[in-house]
Amino acid sequence: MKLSEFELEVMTLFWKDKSSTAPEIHRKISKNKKVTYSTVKTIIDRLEQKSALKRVKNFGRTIVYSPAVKQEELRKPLIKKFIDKVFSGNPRLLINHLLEEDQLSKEDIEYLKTIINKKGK
Amino acid sequence: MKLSEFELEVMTLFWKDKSSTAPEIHRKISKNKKVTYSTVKTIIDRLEQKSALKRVKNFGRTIVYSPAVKQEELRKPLIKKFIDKVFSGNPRLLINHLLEEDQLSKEDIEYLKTIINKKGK
DNA sequence: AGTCAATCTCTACAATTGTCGATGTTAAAA
DNA sequence: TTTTAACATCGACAATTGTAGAGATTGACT
Repeated sequence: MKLSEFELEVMTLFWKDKSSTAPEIHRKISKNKKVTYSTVKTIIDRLEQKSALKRVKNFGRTIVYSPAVKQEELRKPLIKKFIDKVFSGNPRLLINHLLEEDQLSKEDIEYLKTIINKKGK
Repeated sequence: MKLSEFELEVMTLFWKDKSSTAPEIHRKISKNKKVTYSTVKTIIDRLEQKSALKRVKNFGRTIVYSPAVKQEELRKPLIKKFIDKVFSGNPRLLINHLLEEDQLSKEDIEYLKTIINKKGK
């Protein structure tokens, strides 16, 4: 399954909330950028067509959708593709970048230390 | 600067080799997937238009191109966008994924241990 | 010098993507 | 029960993207 940028953004919201409605998603997205309800609904329609979302019930005439695919399902290939494209296929470069470019907070680094040590033995 | 999937793939090859020609890039890409020379050249033309590549000289009538932007310039925003879209903005999840899903080799993990410890203190 | 194979240039086109308006429909408010 | 505000449906459109063929040009070989 191939999702566009915007489609993925919308799916992320659905994954977070388990299920939601078009108006609700529109409200959330509107906080960051200005798009009309129509635009958001179109994306949701396309996600339904791609079988990434399914209708689960209605509140009145408002449709409630849920993810029909798991976030994890899509992640793995996306990570690989990302590393291939942006880091020439070398995950080490990604890690380096995360550590060097202050993308990680102190807590993230502590966390990383913990799991890396558990992992290593 | 916004590059498409394919454009980024081509740029990656140019970054790796510092400079190259359309036929050469075509040969390399052909190893993985079947695309015509025309297609590859079109992508290169578009990269030139976007000022991501520049012509540096000619071998006979074959044009030699070089990157006009640095890979690092494009990475940072891409990483952020990637984490936002695929990991709901939480870099920890990415790290987790890298460690859990066997995306990293033993050596990668050793390497990571080294730098993480240097980093922490 | 003439031919040819490689390369460039130009043009095209379908699919995807982001974007939205117009129009239908109905739950809920008056 | 009539009105109306929310939602849904449908269709549209321009920009981007992946894809490639046609035709021009030229370096290299005979």
